Amino acid sequence: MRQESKKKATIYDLSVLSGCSASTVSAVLNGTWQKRRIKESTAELIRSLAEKHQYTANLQARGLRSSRSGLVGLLLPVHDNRYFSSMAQTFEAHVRARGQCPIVVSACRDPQEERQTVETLISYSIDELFVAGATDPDGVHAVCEAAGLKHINIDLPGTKTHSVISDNYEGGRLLTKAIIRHCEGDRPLQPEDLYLFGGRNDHASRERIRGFREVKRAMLGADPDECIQPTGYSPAMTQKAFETFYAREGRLPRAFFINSSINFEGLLRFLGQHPHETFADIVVGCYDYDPFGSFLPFPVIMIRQDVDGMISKAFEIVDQGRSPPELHLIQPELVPPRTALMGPLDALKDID
Amino acid sequence: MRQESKKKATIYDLSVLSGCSASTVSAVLNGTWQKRRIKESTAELIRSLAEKHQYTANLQARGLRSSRSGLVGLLLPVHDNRYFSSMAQTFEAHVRARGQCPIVVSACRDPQEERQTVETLISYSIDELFVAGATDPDGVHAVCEAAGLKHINIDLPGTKTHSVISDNYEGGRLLTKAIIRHCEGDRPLQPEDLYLFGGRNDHASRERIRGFREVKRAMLGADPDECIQPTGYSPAMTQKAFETFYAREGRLPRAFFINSSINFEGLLRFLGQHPHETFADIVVGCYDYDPFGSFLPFPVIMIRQDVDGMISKAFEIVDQGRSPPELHLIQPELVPPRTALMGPLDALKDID
DNA sequence: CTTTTTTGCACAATCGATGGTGCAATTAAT
DNA sequence: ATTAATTGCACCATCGATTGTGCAAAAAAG
Repeated sequence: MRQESKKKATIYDLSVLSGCSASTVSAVLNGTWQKRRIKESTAELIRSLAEKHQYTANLQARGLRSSRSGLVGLLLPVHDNRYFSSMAQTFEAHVRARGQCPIVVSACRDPQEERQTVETLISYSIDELFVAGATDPDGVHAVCEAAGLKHINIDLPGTKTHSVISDNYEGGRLLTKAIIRHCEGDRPLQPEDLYLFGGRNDHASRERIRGFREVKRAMLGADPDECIQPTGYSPAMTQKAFETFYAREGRLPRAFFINSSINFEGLLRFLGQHPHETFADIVVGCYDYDPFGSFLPFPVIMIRQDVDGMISKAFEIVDQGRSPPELHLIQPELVPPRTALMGPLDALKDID
Repeated sequence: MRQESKKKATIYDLSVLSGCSASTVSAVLNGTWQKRRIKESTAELIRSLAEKHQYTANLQARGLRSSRSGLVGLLLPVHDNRYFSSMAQTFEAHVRARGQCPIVVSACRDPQEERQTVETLISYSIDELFVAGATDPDGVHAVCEAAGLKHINIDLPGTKTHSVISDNYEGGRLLTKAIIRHCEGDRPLQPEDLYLFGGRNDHASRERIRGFREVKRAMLGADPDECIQPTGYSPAMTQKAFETFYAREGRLPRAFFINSSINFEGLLRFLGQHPHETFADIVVGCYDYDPFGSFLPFPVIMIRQDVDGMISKAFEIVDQGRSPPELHLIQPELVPPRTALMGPLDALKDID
């Protein structure tokens, strides 16, 4: 009777079964049947057959014909990080809510990989692309542009299309102020007591550093260059920077600003190699939020970027269609030490 | 001259430009040209034209024709978590190495969502599916089976196809022993001093609990039921369990085993509501590894599951083709407190 | 009972690639 | 110089949907 469920049913199968033409079946099943003046009873018949035979449309075929796929892409630098993984989580929810299929890929902060990955996505005719934290957003833009693909930058801005990013300058100021204030109980903080580690020469790092230096100069009176240590985005390099400092000074700086949770992991590696006393009284600010990071044995002030705000804004802009590129700043949030915030997972129901 | 890069070049465009037939172009560009005895010079010509016009194959068309897509799916419960996001990271690297395109989606631990998501992936003719931590692996299996899709379970086993999972029983024993040993310096641990929080009625939780209870009974002499508190996989519920205990006892248990980092976040929320003293001398074991979690102000012993081992094994099995379902256990690793391990991100080069 | 309008649907081209088949031109064998 | 074998490629059906167009039957208008 039923075809062993081996091959999937197609509109042609249903066409035969129902005695209607394939185009009628197609129209009924994709919702355009009213426009095509298909009788309600015919539609009903076809729908029931589709149900019975577990018909599901072949989306590649549909995509080929209509040159749209229903896929929406998110390009991340990396998955393994709370900031980007919560972005993926939020992104998925938004895309699902629009009835499309989210597809999340990472490109390892490699410009070449970024472009190639996007090429691949384009080959699948994805409908829109969200480019998060790209190392070379304009390179990605060129690829998208050539294919007429709607896209938008998140987290790191490009110059060729809209970008929705965290207000890194304000966030940097906010965090720096909070660090300095947190130290006020102790003996006054000297300029060379406050360092910044991590980040590279990207827009986010530059802005954060700008905010950091400005606040530092204003509040501590000076802002020596050697206190800025951009180590790239790798735990290993960051660790090395701490080790170097420690080898020279025999201690860590009293307070420091860490550019991202990935760099923060470099600090952890350092800590793992040294006894507790080494960091008995440091104060750390981290431009990223990680719930576990917030409860470490020294004060950790964090910045949580408004991921949901950024993603929402990005969808808004993408939906509006083309317009001259703008930079949209989303305010981040300061998170005091020992704070466990809710996240995208809290939206999920936990069934049992 | 060049068509404004508006529409992408197709084999037909190249066919006209080269004076060859479309099938020849196709053969040259997909690598089957030798089999078709295309002249080297013809191939060369076509390749150069393809390059010049930036030809890239339309993968939907190819997929439609060949009913394969080059896509390999990973179905996760959630993204926003170090365990699963590192799995995504590792998975991507493996898939890329095979020249396919990874696509990672999450289904929120909802059986219905799981099946539907898989249906969607199938509609795109994905070639293989890795089902990680599914709430209803056998439900997913049925869907895959009906579509003839190769798939494999990871992290949580099903009964209908191969499963590669962490050895939760051994891991549970390992962790429980380590917790108890860690408490040995203090006054002897009583059975009611050691609790377990988190998890639900899934295979992983059951095995871990089994290991926990066995070791506890063996080492502490008893294993009262009330020390087992499966709270589901949500921070909120876990927090509630801690609050309840605390309201009743005025303190936390001396030591406890937390079933996953997600449940651990419930502890963080609890901690955020209470002063430091409340947890001055607790000992925590967590069945998951999170680098930040490892450095909290109380001893945290963690289990790191061998994600790379699991993914590698899974690929091996998928490649072998069908055989009667088996359960493959991968040994997890015990991580002592204050340990920052390397992760998948360390494989990335950090360019600047 | 015509003529017009509306209803309901079938036909066929198309999206871009793949792969089986067949055939002319070239080369080798006899 | 024939015949046989090989080379090199073109032709065409096909994958499963979408969509513009056309036309017969039914209903409404005159």
